[in-house]
Amino acid sequence: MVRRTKEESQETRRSIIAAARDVFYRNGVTRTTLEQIAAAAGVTRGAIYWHFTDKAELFYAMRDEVRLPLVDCSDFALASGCEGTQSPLDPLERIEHFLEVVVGSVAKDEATRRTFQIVSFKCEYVDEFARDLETACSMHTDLQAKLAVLYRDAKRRGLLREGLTPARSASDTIIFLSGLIRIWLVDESGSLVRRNSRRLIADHIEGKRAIKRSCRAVRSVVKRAVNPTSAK
Amino acid sequence: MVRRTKEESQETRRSIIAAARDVFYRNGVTRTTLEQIAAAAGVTRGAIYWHFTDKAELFYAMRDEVRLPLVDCSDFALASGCEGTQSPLDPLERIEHFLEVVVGSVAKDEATRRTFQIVSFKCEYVDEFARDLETACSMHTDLQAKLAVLYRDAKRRGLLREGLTPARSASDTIIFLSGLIRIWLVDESGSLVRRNSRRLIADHIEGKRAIKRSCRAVRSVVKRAVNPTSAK
DNA sequence: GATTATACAATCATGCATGTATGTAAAGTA
DNA sequence: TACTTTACATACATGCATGATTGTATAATC
Repeated sequence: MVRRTKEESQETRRSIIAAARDVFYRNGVTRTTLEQIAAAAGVTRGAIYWHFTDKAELFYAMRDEVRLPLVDCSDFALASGCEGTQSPLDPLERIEHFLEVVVGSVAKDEATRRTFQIVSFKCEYVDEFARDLETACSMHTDLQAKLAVLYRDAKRRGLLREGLTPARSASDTIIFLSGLIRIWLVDESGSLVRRNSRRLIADHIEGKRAIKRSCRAVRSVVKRAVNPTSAK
Repeated sequence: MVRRTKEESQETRRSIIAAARDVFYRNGVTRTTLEQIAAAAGVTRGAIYWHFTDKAELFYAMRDEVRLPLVDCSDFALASGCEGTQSPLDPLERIEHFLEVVVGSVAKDEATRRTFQIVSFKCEYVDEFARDLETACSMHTDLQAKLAVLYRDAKRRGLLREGLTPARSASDTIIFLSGLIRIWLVDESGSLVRRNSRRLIADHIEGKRAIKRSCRAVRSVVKRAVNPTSAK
């Protein structure tokens, strides 16, 4: 019952990670013992120490298992348009799509959701983990820059509402995403945001858009009543 | 060096709480030992066990020392207008003022800021602490209801932008506040939001407002070119 | 002024998580 | 077939946080 083949060994490794995610979620990262993870995975602590040097490395492996694919797919969503659609999206629609992709991945995949709940509410960012807060902050800065590019493009096209700057709009979207995911995760009942996340995202983007329907209606009135040039 | 007067005893208690806040921030709640807190407060563990039954009670005392005053003052800001001002604020201005009060209290008071950083990034919500997430969620629901009342009032007065519902606007503001504080806390450099929090708050509220300047300009054109009724 | 309750300090016993060291059976290799 | 390496399991030593107990000097009370 020892010396599995390499494939079986990798399966053991994955089962350890899955067990770690479960126990981390229930007991918190600090309070979980490797013994508990081993028991949940059906192995002994020796197996864990074989695959990972310590609990921190196991934690990072568990987190990156869902984070790396997510940043890839969200970056893709931000850079390109909607995958299945041939019609190119305008910058604001791209941001909206990006937000939906991120929230959707948390909503659909349980491992992703659990991992987010762990890193949000079941983890203490001290000592070596304190660096993670800094990297999270620099990731925010990076994302802010990428969003600002899109908002700047939107402004050039006249899509951005008057009075908004691309930089502040990008910060606001980061704030929105951060808050949305946080409330989404904490609100198990779903009454606050889970059921309306699409509408909330749409509202957020709509609030950035220059021309509202009410204005559009007014404009059409202007167009018809006055002349085409005054409407522009 | 023992048996201080009651006042001195209360001062010892406060110094223990202050020391706990420092050490909780540095080491995280789980990893801090009562010995460390005692050393930081200049007492022994016996003193801590005298004032608090265990670490959990000390933690709650530390948290409530800043949270209870904050919810009081934010509730007041939400219910009434600006304190020093006699001019009544409209519903959206009240919400804006409320957001500024909350963010301002975190920005100004170091104890408040540290406490928020602890409960956000240096605490694991498991076991008995798991209830705190539920209470935080119900506090969100309460706040959402209060904000919805104000947004509903705004809608009655025609201040709310077309296409927005009071309920979703309230959820959006909670999302905004949650995200703003989170980013504010994590971004020590302040480049992302700390320097622009007032503008970001103003933008958030402005995005809820029915009449933009651009629309107003169009409306004035309509008023002058067509007739007063078509502008309404 | 004697007694009692208070506000801690100091010591001790227990349990438990960690890391490491060793054992071992199967798979790979020659 | 001999041996080596892999992939774990088992056992052990260490440290350390907790909680309880005991000690004690002072304030409060009478």
